Parts: sequence; structure tokens; C-alpha cells
Amino acid sequence: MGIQKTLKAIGDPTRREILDLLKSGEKTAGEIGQNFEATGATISHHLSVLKNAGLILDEKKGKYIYYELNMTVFEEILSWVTAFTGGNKDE
Amino acid sequence: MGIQKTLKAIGDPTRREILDLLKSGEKTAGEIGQNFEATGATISHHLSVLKNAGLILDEKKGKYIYYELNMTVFEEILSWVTAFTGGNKDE
DNA sequence: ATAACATTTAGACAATTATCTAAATATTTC
DNA sequence: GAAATATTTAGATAATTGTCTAAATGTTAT
Repeated sequence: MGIQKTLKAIGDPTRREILDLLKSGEKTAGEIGQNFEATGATISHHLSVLKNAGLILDEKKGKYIYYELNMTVFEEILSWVTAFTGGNKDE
Repeated sequence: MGIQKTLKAIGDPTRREILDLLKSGEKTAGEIGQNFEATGATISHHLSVLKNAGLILDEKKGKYIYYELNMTVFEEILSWVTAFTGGNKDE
């Protein structure tokens, strides 16, 4: 997937807030959107960027789409950072 | 300084390459620039963004300006990531 | 002092991005 | 099947960003 998209994705404050919300468990697009003043379309766009960056996963359940964090990709970010701080992770 | 500037700064590939170059020790703006096709002005701009984000420090030595990594801020990024991965940042 | 060198700053431009409104798609309920 | 609900997609626009050239600043050497 590449670290570029991922690091770019977390550079936006709205998207980081979405990630923070998902810390407490999966949520629908609507539930996420309720925490912001932006329109649903805008939140949908951010969700799309996060998904495309691998940071979140989506699962369709009937009328709703549930989003949740994808820990795997957070580990990749961790690897990138620890390559600087010295604490050695894979690669 | 705030994590926003920092995460935004590492979202650009040229800037990440600059950070990678500095892993092996401090370098002048000119030395850094030699690794890219971009003009000196462009590299200078990226150095300015990185410095403003706290990721690098600069020290003027006569005719040259030396840049080096600022580990402190990398630790901040690490904290942000580990808040997701559940890893304990206090140990 | 003047020239040469190292780097930044200023101003301009094109590409990218965040946001909006309106329309489209998909699912459930009546 | 039509209406209601949840979410995305399309198209437009304004703000941000990466890059360039040209000019400015600061330093060293002649």
C-alpha cells in the first residue's frame, strides 16, 4: 500500500479526529459524522481517504457501513518512526 | 509546537527523504540539496517546513548552515502512534 | 571593497486538496 | 412498488502547497 498515502492521510486534523473516535470501537459513517459540523459528503470523502490509506476498514451491514481502525497499518507507521528513534522494529 | 505541523510535514516524500539523509548525521543545506533535482530554493523551503515542525534543528557555522534531526519531536510522533497500537509510551 | 559562495526570501504559477450542493446508489420499511 | 434512510459520487470552487526564477542576505577570500 505504501507509507506515502498513510502519512499524508494522518496530516489532516479532521481525519485524525475520526481515527480518535474509532479508538472506542467501530462506528457507522453517520455516527462519525455527528461529531463534526461538516456535511456528510465531506466526512465520506475523509473516510474514503483513510480507507484508501489502509488506516480503516469498512464493513457493510444492511443499511449501514461500519468503520473500524486497521491496526496493521498503524504498525507500519510505528516502523517508520522507530527507524529514527532507534527502537528497532521490522525493516 | 503541536502535532499538526509535524504530521503534515512528514506527509511529503521529499521531506521524508531529507530526514532519511540526516539519519547519518548533520549536513549543510547544500549537501542535502545535491541529492535532489529540485532547486536550492525548493530544498530551502522544505527545510524551513521541517524546521518549523520541529523535526530538524539548524546551526550556523560561518558560511554554512548545518541541519540535524531533532529526536524529541520524533518521540512525539511515536506517542501519537502508540496511543493507537496500545503500546505503552511510558516504558 | 569586491568577488565568489551558501542559503534564504519574494513573488508567481500549477497542482492538489477540503469543502460544499445536488444527484445517484443501495437498503429497509410501509 | 414507493417512501424513507444511509452513504457515496459528481462537479464546482476556494484555499493550500510544491515548485520555479530572480533578487536579497550574509559570509569568506582575494
